[in-house]
Amino acid sequence: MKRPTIHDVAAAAGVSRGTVSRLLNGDKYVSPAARVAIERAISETGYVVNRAARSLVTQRTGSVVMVLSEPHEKLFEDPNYSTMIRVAIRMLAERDLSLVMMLAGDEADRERVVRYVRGGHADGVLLVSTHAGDPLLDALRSGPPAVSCGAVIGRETVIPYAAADDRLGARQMTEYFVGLGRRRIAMITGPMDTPGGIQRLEGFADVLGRKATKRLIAHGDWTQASGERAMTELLERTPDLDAVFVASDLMAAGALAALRAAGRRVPDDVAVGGFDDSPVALSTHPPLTTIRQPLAEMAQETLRLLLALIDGADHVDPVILPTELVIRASA
Amino acid sequence: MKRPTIHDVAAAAGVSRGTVSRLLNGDKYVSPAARVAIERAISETGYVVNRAARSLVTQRTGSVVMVLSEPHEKLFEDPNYSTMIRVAIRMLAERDLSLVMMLAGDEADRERVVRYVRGGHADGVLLVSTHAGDPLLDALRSGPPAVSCGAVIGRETVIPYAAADDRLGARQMTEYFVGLGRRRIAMITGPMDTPGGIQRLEGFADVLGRKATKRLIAHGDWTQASGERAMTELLERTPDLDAVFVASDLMAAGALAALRAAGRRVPDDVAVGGFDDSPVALSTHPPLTTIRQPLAEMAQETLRLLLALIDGADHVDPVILPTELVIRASA
DNA sequence: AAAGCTTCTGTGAACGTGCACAGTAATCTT
DNA sequence: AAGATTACTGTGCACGTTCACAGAAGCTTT
Repeated sequence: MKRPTIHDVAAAAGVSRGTVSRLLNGDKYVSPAARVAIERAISETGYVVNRAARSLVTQRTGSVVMVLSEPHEKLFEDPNYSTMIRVAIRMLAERDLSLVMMLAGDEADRERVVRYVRGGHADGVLLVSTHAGDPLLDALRSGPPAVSCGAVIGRETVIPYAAADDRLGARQMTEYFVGLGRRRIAMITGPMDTPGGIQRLEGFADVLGRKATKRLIAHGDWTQASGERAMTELLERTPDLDAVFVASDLMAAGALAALRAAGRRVPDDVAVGGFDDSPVALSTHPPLTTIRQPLAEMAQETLRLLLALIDGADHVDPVILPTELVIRASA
Repeated sequence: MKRPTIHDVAAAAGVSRGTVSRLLNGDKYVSPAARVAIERAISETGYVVNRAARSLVTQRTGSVVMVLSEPHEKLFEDPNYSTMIRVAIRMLAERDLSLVMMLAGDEADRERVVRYVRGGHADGVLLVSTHAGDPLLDALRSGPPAVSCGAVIGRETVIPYAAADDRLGARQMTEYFVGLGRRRIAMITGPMDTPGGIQRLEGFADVLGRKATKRLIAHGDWTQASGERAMTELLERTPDLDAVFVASDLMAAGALAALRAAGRRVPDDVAVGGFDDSPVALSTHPPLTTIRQPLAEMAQETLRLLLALIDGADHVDPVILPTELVIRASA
């Protein structure tokens, strides 16, 4: 049994294709009589427009592609993705756009994404956790509009984005430690080729100035294991530290394990602060004091930017959203 | 500047559209000379096939839709989704299929999904965490093939699926408790309208038989908060329990908090076992003894089933994969 | 009464592809 | 040598939609 076409609807309603098409596309010139006849015909026949046929003539696809740039192994360790996906689906659905997911973990993936996008298969591109200098950025320069959730600045390409104010968040946590009277405050950063890695360290340094010496800083790669490693390293290097700001909750969970292994009490001996306010912050012991990123708003703003560009805006400004200190038991 | 079409490629290679089309679609009748000429023309022009045009004639869309049936709030609390999404993207990409994401949290969403699928916009449907009796199941009966990750049995509709052997997993944990010499073993189940909720309780009862009394069983809804609540309830009801099997790690994390609040030591006073082996199992204190589900294989098998059906198989058998006991510090 | 709007409708072409079919040349079989 | 098979190529049509255009009918203005 064939699917009904616009012809069938037109025949059932006693009008022509054109009129049905006008109704479907919100054109104003449709008489009330035709309108009700067509609407009845649509529901009777169970007609659904054929997107392929529409695409062919409109040169639009009705879909947006979300590109996840994380290497495969650690994909989705981060709960940000979940929020992003959920918000994207919702906001796109309102505009009758669908969300296509692609990976860009290795070179072959990236090539596939470029082919897909340049092939005109998407009306917009949603970048997530793209690293600075990712070759994808240049490749995507021409083509449909692209935005990023989280800051991203390529070589020459600047992509509009919505992000949390990482630097502010780091300042908030560091100032909180200072206010608690902690004297030797260390930090575990993220990778220094990510905005979060760089800017959270900047905020830390903003507050501590010259006191933020190299001995107090260790680097991780966002994973729990790397947090544990970095904490062990810091304890060896600076045994008398009394606070540590960890650039992500997951790494902070690792740091807590290392502190426990070393026999330090948290927060009595060492205050620990995380970043993200991810679910894991609640299941550590003690629960983590952390910096909340407005994940949902970041996702919403990112989509707002993209939709504006799709609608033809020729320029949009990046959006930077404030973070918030969440005090729990670890500091 | 217009995108090159198959005409342009044909002209550049000095052959006809038909020959280019044959090469593109893997038809064997293409001469070596034509082959190289066309391949060069393709890379020179940067040609990418127009999927909309192809869809129009083949009646295939080149995409598979993944339907997430979780209510919005708690969407993605569960790390299963991440694995599923990642595996799906990978395996579909190999076949040049793309992954479209949709939500089916409320009635409006569900209607949208049905319209989308019945409208012929997907070659296959990937159901995730669909509840028994979901109206979506009946609506999807006709149309492209659908499979589920995790068991799902509707009223009349039976959908092929790949799932972990929940019942076996529950038996493994319960037997482990018995082997440890625990005498009063309680359980916190998941919602009783989900396969995981039902089957994990069945496995528990398989081992304990008549000893699995109502007093030893409490129900949660997979959330951490519900685990805490259920544990508190159990402690009031049966203060002398010495072990508890919790049907998910996240709920187990909640249970641990309740036990700590009640002053019980884990595992000395009460042994705790989780289910899932999710990341949270590592960040609890003590780390959780749990049941590992072969998430990646489940996802792979689910996709294998779907691809087989898309390729025309008229029947596939469900796949049930064994679970594994992972011993850590909580029991 | 003619001309000009406004509101609405139908029609033909075009979008880019795959497929059935017809056709050609070369090779193999009898 | 004639026919049959194999290997390859080109052409016309169909897929279902939107859009530009032409035109009809009713109303208002000149």
